[in-house]
Amino acid sequence: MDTTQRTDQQRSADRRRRELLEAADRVVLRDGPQASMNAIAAEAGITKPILYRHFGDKGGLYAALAKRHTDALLDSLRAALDAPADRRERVESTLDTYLAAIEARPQVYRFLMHPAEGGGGADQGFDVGKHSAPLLRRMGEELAQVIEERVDLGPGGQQLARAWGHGIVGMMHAAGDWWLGERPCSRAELVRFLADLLWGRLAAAGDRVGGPGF
Amino acid sequence: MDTTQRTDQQRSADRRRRELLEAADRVVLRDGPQASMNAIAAEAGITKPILYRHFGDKGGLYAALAKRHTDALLDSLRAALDAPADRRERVESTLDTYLAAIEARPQVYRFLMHPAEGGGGADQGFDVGKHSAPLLRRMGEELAQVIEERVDLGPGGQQLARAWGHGIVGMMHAAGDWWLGERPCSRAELVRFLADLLWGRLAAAGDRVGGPGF
DNA sequence: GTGCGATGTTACTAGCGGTAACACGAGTCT
DNA sequence: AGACTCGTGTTACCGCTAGTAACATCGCAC
Repeated sequence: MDTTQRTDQQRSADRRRRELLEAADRVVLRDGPQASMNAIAAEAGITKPILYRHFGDKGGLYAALAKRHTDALLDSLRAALDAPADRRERVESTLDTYLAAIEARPQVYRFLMHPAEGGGGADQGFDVGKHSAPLLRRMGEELAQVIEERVDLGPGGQQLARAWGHGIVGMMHAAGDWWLGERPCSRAELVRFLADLLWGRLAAAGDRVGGPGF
Repeated sequence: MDTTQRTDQQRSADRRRRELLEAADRVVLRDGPQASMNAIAAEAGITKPILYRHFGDKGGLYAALAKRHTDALLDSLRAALDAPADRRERVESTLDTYLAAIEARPQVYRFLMHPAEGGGGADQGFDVGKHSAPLLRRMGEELAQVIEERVDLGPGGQQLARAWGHGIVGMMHAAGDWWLGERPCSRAELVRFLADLLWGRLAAAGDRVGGPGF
């Protein structure tokens, strides 16, 4: 039958694709985002043109690679976000989940956040701006949806939820990036700091008196 | 005299350097971060090796270029941050200053945030992670300092201020990036949304009832 | 005039992303 | 059986990049 034939081929191609992605994963995790297509092909035991037949170009490969990790991270975040607990608990647990993820696999994190697409040759027309950090965007949209579903924001709440979604994700990301680089405190402390910020402690704190010069 | 001689030379070299930076600026703003050294040299009316004598490598040129814009942006932010007004007003004016800046010159913004260093050839040893988005880091540290100086955070306030500095900057950045791409609302609205978020409106809002399915 | 240092050039290397052209093995049709 | 197609794989190449070496040239002190 024609269908079974096509299915067989497709299955085989999918398996191959997964193998290639795993090889690419190993190389990217070892060499960083500037891993070359040659190196990836060598790691997979094949040569370049096969990679190009499967993924089109380097951007396609990287997008597929990023999608895997992004999906995995988003799954764990969703679990924390949807837990049956009160809001503060959910916020803290989501922050902690994210920080634990980037702490456990900083290389993956670096790859997702700094794809460093600018290759060498023909990808001149690549629009860096539009493609930048899709993980952040996806997390922002996801969070926005959860906020809109579960928090009563009154009229105009949809735009507000989206702004907050992206804003909170950015806060988490930047603070996490700084924390991962300097490790100035424990993970739990940072979680508390950020949750406190979101809980309005900045507005509630008093002005400092006797400060330097003002 | 030896000193005057050296000073003359140095002055001339500095002037040349500035001219080169301005040419690089034009090209980067036109072609995006993946502008080639050849194109920059051509725009400056010279050839590549001179660029390399002045800036070492592409990273050096880009760092010098980024420093200029970063310094300029930080100056305007400092002005908003240090204004003699109450805290909410200062926060809003700082957010607005930042958003106005990225709105006015999105190309500059793209360049600063997505340097896309991965060139082609020999910069394999480049550590992307360490060099990533220095503007965000500098803004974060700057804001942390202001927070620590002007807000009474009690014991352990220094770490808290730094976490908040980086977190707030990240919030501003991610929300601004999203806003710049989609323009879902006016600048003033976004400023109010984010300030509301920092003012604890997330904690104060009620749970939504009768939402979809939960 | 003569050396010397800065400024500039041309011509090159090595490596990148990406592609065209060719080679082989398995299944299908006649 | 033998020709035909099709997916998989290769080698060899293109145009481009960042970066460098070697050579030319100008201005200036001595």
